[in-house]
Amino acid sequence: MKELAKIYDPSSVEDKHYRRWVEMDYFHTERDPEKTPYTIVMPPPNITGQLHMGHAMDETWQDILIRYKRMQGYAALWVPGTDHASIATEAKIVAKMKEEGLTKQDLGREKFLERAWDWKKQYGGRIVEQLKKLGCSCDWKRERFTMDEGCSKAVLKVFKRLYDEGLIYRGERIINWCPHCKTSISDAEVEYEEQAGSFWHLKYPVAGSDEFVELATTRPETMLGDTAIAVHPDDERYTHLHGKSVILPLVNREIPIVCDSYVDREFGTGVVKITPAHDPNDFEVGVRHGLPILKVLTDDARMTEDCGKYAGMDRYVARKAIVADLEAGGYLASVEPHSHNVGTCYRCGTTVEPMVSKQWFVKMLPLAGPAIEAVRDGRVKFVPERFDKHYYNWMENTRDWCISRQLWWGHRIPAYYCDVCGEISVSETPLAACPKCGAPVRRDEDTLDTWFSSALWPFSTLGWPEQTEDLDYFYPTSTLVTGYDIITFWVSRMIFSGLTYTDKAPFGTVLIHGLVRDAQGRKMSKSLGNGIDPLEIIDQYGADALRLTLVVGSTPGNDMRFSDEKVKASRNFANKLWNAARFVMMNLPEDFAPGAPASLTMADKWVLSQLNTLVKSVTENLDKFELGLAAQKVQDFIWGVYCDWYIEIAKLRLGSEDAAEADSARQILVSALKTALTLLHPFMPFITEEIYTALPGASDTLMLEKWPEYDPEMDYAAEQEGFEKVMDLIKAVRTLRADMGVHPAKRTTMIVETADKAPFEAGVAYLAKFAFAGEVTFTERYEGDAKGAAQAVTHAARAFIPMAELIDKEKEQARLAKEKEKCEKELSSMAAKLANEGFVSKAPAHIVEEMRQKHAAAAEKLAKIEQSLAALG
RNA sequence: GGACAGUUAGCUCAGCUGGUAGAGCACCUGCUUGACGUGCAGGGGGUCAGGGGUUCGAGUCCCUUACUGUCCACCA
Repeated sequence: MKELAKIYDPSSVEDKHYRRWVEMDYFHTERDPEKTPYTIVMPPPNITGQLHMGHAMDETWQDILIRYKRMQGYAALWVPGTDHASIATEAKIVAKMKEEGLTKQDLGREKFLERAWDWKKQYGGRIVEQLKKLGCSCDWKRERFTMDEGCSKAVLKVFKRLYDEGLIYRGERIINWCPHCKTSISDAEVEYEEQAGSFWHLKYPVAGSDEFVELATTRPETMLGDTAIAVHPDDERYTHLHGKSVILPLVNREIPIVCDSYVDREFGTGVVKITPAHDPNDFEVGVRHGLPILKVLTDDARMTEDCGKYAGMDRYVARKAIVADLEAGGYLASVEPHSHNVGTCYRCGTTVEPMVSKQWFVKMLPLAGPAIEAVRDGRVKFVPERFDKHYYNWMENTRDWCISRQLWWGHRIPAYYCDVCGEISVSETPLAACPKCGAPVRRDEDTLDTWFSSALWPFSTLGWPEQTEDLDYFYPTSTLVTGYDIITFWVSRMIFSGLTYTDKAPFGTVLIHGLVRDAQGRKMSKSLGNGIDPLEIIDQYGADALRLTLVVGSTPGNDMRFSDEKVKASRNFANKLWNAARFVMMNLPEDFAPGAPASLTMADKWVLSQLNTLVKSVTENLDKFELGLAAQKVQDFIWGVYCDWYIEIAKLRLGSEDAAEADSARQILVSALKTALTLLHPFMPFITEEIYTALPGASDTLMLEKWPEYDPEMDYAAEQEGFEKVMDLIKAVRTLRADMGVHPAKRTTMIVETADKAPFEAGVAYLAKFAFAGEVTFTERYEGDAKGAAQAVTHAARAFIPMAELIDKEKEQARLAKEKEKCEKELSSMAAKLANEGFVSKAPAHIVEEMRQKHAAAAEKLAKIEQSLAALG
């Protein structure tokens, strides 16, 4: 027989099993065409070279579901991804190359991509190793990279199709430009932060008069790009200016005064300078009024060549210079402090500059409609439900999606320009010549937004656009598990992509978990330095402990605080389980053969009933995605029922001289442990695997063991009730002894007064062991001297413990009086309920019946206490 | 400005469709009880943020107020 090490050492247990699982290739599950497969979509973690706590959360929740479904016999697939192209990734690759003294420009595009690939494979591979360490059962033989050939094919096909249908277009729009990363970023990638700034009130002279118009700005340097000023058409203060123009100070350009209802009359002076090239709203105004677009900022946020003396100045330097010049020229009316929201790049924190630029866009309106519909009609369900509002809100207000990025690391846009005839061609295969005029073409330099390819993940990883077997069998997928922070970036885009390209919603359920925060409730972030490395936690406490921590006490959609203490508690539980298992195995003979127990005692039936109920409720919880509750219940059973009570009770029979008795105890110890381990396995895969496979008669792996099912035959209501009566009495006696300061080892005689002797007689050995009873006798009516006996009272029985020398009469009276008060309180509230006409007539029958029973039990207990008090005199 | 959460024991949080409040940690008292001190037994501690409503009955449903947080939008 195998043995468990004396000391539970998570790292050696976990190391052993993750290596074994990899070798054994368990994750190519059988496909049963009759059975619906269960597929989980896994978010592609970024290349960071290491797993962070957010991933650990994602992956743990996903893995729990995958393992659970596999055990239920589903073919469950989980395709891991390792990275996608992103600004962050490219920045990391560039930084990495910088260590070698290289820049991407030195290398050139092709060499750069080669390097990046090598690096990515190396680190992507490392992520997979780390996931395994966490116990994730992903099908790592299927590692896919979004940038690989298969996915590229999907991206090209999608781009081509959207372009042909007119859903992708190239155009001038205001985009968010990060002068540091030198790329456009999408609206979703901009983070706004409150910054203290100034409000400069400027005076523009009206052409052909000596009047001035006052307006305010937070970005005075953009005034060089003003091509109009605007007032509200109904603003009577400015009616006389309609059709006139102003002279732009410093540059002396005459620009029109236009009327546009976009202007808020209440705000500032009611006059707005219009800079179409550098403000989204101004751009719109410009389009409406046919204004010229004048760019005054370069890609690295310096003033352009057109800016005369300011050309080449950094935007902030220019701001100072321009303000100074305006003041000198008498165009500055006043300056007031003003705090406003400034957009910053989510990656580098640089203030982004809205800039007009030629970019590729996806028209969202035609795509959003069906995607909203899919959630409305329930084809896609969010868990918890409230997140659908978040989704609708975004989907309904979304603007066209800027998909081009000025990066190298990504899917290059398959658009080709002919400089001769001006034709733009989009092609899935490389194009050398213009299909229209035959002249050489050049390919667009830009790459696609990372989410463009990530949005195809659910089907591109299964082989789409080829009609593969995988795609046929596993698509659409069942569940997506992710944090709420990514609903807009990824979830919504997967939904409309799935609907558009495959005509199917890519998944049925979106399970949203919260974010992991630090012990103070702050978001884990690099700049704060409060990020906790999951691998360090694993080293310290084990992957099982970390996994359990990430589910227990958390509820879908709500954030959780991460602290060492919690992981420690989980580790303690693992240790407890380990030792319990060790105890069981220590007590098995060499030739132990699992089988049916010869006989079942009251306690056996009690524990089997409990376990049976547990199976039912844990299954229900998991089906409803209540992972935290499920895990909590299994943990409670193992610790509170199996260890604290059942093992202790089994010890009595293990020592029995009757071989059949001892064997029965062993059988139940082993079988109950096996079931409990099975239920716990999705949450703590390593320790359960180690223990399970060490048990006699166990199969090769617990991972593919059948998930237990509720069995009505195993419901032993009567024995359960009987045993609970005994437990109650034991607890009452323990409390009594503790209160009276009796040394735990001291045995006492005990007289049990009860109307229902059977369970107490059956459990007399338990009374002896756990209530430290010496000689136990039963009676229906205690006739002895109550004054010399301490009394433990439950609704079913009274235990008299004659300990004349220990009894302090007053103390005993006080104790009983206190108990009486408590009991009376309970009783009266229950009595009030039962006396309530409304309750009795309107509440469901079983609730009323329950209440009656509880009331009767409390009444019995109270009567007993009163007797005891009376006897004490 | 809009939306959504949260407010339950000293701390961190559970509490499913309404049926007399739970866990872990911390605290107090005992215990070297032959698996486990990463443990065992016992204990104290909560008007479930305030107010109102629906109901026989509300931590749970509705309204409202306050505070905290998150997301979205954004006026130069």
